[in-house]
Amino acid sequence: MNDGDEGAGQEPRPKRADARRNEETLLNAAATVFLTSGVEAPVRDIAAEAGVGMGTIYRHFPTRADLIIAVYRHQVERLAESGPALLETSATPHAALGEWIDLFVDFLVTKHGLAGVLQSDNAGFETLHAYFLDRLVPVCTQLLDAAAESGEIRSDLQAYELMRGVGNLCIGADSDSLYDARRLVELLVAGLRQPR
Amino acid sequence: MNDGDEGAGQEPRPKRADARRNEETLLNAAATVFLTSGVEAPVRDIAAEAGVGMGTIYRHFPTRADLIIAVYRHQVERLAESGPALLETSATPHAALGEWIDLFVDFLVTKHGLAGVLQSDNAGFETLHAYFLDRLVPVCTQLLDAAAESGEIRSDLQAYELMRGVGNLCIGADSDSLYDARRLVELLVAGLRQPR
DNA sequence: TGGGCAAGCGGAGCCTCGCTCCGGAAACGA
DNA sequence: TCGTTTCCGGAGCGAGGCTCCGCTTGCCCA
Repeated sequence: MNDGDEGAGQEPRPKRADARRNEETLLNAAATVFLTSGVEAPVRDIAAEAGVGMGTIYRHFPTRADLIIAVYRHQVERLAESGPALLETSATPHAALGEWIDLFVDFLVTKHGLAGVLQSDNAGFETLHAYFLDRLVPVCTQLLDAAAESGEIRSDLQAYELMRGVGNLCIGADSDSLYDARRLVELLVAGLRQPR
Repeated sequence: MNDGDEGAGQEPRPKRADARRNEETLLNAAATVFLTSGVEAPVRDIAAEAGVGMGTIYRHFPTRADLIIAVYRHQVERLAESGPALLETSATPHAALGEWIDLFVDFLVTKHGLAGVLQSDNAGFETLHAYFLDRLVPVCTQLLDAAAESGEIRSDLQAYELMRGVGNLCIGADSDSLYDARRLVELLVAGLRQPR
């Protein structure tokens, strides 16, 4: 509720034009740099790519987490919205859960290093962690509950744990390499099935 | 074979007394610091704890990976040896696999941050990665093969992938928190069962 | 249109951390 | 005791995160 994107309470101030322009520029630059150098790229690089000073980055996005959130917000929102939709269109709730998790894995795997940073216990990423949790755990809970109710899976696992497990499995899975995170996640989800 | 611990080929030189003493001191200091600050603790801290200069650390252990390996070598060896033993004493190969993986998880979870560093793609940790792989993957393969032969589990998963998955699941699981890596690993192993 | 001023900008600079390098100290053999 | 060789310590460099403050610029009002 209150996803105040630009109007929190009473309009504080209209924000200057150059500031808005810079924010836009920064978002694009960050997206570019994240793509090539990963989400842990040096702040200086992002500033350089955007052609602004570092102060500007820190003013708009006090922590790296804020920047990452801003860059990927759209995709996360779409992921969150797809949960209920899948529940409608899929054959069974368990299938819906599986497909949704697939989308989640796709998202993480294509964002170089995001999974790692998400689980990192380094200070400064709690915001990021919290955002993902706030946005996605409820969706996952809904899918999980539906599947549990239909008796397809065991019901003793929290959505938080499942998502964190999936996130962990995606660490270091950059579409190359001998490590296929999707396989492992499949196994994990398979392990959820009721052992009837 | 040739686990040359101190005699590689022809004895090169007897090594000075103070050097040996320092190595011992460093190992203890590192163990202590790893325990309190995790395996990514600043090198300076370890040097301080040991009461030596940083040069001394780097001379004995050129990379952090070397130091970590030295500190945990004993435990890893014991883990490796326990594989065949479990195969003897356990009810079924799949049970043996499960128990061995439990030991692996215990090891990772009690070493603050080790799992994270193991999967990290930062340069400098390949040695560590390689050591764990060399030492443990064959053991895991043996257990996996035995379980596959007995028809208990699917046979399309490499030991490497399994271990990496387990390692990933252990990231950030520091015995506290709402995240119980053991549970997730159990699920993963359960997912391995033949879906007959 | 022009003047005043807060919002905004940029990057020098400080801090931490990894790692190197070399002058000096200490051990060992004769 | 002395020479040689090994070993030690920490100053110092580069990289990266983050801050701070003097300068610039958009905006509003007369």
